[in-house]
Amino acid sequence: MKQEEPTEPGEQKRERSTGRRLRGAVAHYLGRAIVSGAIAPGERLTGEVANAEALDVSRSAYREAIQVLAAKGLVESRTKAGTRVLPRSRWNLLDPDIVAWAFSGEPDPGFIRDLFELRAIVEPAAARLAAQRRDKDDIAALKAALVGMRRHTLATEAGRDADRAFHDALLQATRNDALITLSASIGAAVNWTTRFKQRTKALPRDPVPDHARVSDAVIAGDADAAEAAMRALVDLAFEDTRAVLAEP
Amino acid sequence: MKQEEPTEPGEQKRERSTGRRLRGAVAHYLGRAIVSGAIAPGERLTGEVANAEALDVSRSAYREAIQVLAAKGLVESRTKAGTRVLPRSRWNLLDPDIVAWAFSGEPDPGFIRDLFELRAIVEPAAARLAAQRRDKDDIAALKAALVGMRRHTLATEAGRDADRAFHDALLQATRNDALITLSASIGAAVNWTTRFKQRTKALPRDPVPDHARVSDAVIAGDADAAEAAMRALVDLAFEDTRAVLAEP
DNA sequence: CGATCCGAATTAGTCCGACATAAAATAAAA
DNA sequence: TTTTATTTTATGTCGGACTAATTCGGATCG
Repeated sequence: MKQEEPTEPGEQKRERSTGRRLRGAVAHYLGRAIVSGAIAPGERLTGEVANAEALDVSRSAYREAIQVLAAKGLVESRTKAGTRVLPRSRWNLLDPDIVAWAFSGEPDPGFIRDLFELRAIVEPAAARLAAQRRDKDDIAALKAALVGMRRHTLATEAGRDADRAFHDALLQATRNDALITLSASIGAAVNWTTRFKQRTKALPRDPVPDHARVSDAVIAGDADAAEAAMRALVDLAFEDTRAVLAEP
Repeated sequence: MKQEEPTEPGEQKRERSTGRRLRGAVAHYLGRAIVSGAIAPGERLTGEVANAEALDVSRSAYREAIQVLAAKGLVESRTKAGTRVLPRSRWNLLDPDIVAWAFSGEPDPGFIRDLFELRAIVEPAAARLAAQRRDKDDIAALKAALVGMRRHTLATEAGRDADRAFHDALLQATRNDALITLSASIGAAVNWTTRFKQRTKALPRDPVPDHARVSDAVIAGDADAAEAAMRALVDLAFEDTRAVLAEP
């Protein structure tokens, strides 16, 4: 980012350079624009030189940002043809960054539905595997997370951390890295929707009993019960979210 | 790529530049090295300048390749600290490229197991959804794919295309983009293992009847039957693959 | 009149070399 | 020994030149 006239030394001009490196900020910016639909699939984004100048970054930084988007399947560049947004079917919709970008603005209800549907498929199965494979450490982690959830509510950051810890512990117990990666992406999205729910009104339901049922079944090694309990939990969460989203 | 002494005009020096752009080749090379474990997580790879020179590419191209890897969660760069390989838990294991890299060498049996386990969870559920939501076009696509599978065998490229088309059609009928993306990644891996099976010995089983059962149930709109049929199909495929892998 | 071939224009791809920035390592001070 | 400057070093950013690959349009030929 090139410096403006040095009016005030150390002023607030660094709009999007907070934290992220420069190219990360550009990738974030363009990624949001694409995922949100502001730049439609098939559309061609303006040439490197022009766009880099418009964003006030060097061509190198701009290009590196484009590589990031290309790596996630959002765009494709070809010499002379330019860089165009790929059809949605080629996006890595489960990439954590893409999910984050999708939820950073007005999340698409259809996408939320898809993710919860996927969650409703995956998490109960994960609970089943966890019940079959958990060891002493997993049990301890589950219990600790549950204690944390009892102490705080989902309205606090600590409470959400405990919720995350619970699901992480459960996933860890499945011993399936692919499953862990997948659920991590979905979980990130779910946390976003949780925050939405908070924003609208107080949570109507106490999540602890549901989680306790899952935990008990996993600890007991009862695969069927674990799957059923998790299915109930996910269904309720989906119900809550659907209600909040359909509200306004 | 910098030119050597101009000994022979147009010689064969372009070892890895076939097809892929230069940075793509570098990303492919480094990605394989990381996924295969040749560069272990936590390890720090040599500095940009040195490594770029070693690979005989400019620093820009090398950096763009690194951005691709970083976008997939394989590495993380920090000033002064260098670029280090992230722990496996942070990799986007379901990224199509990562899956491809993982299967381009000696695939890790544990990873194959994880993927098939995930497939066994997702695909039957997908078949269920497809049975509930398919329309006329979906049915036509399924039938066409099945015809293709009957005509050719999985030993031919056309046969594998038909198999892909079948699964694609089924996924399309689920109307769930997240599910489609996920299965596409898994499917790519599965196709790799299929090729492995071919290499070892002739396929012991005719896949058409299994697929036909799934297709019939989906067309009939029988969700339970579709799920069961797909579960049987996936289990058999897993069985075959496991047998082949345990063989040598 | 239509298909084909060829060349010019355009856009991404690559290279280079310099400087900025930030963080780790080290030296200096308390 | 702890804290605080200082140096060092690797990534980050910049800008500008040049290359390579296509697309597009026009000329040529059947």
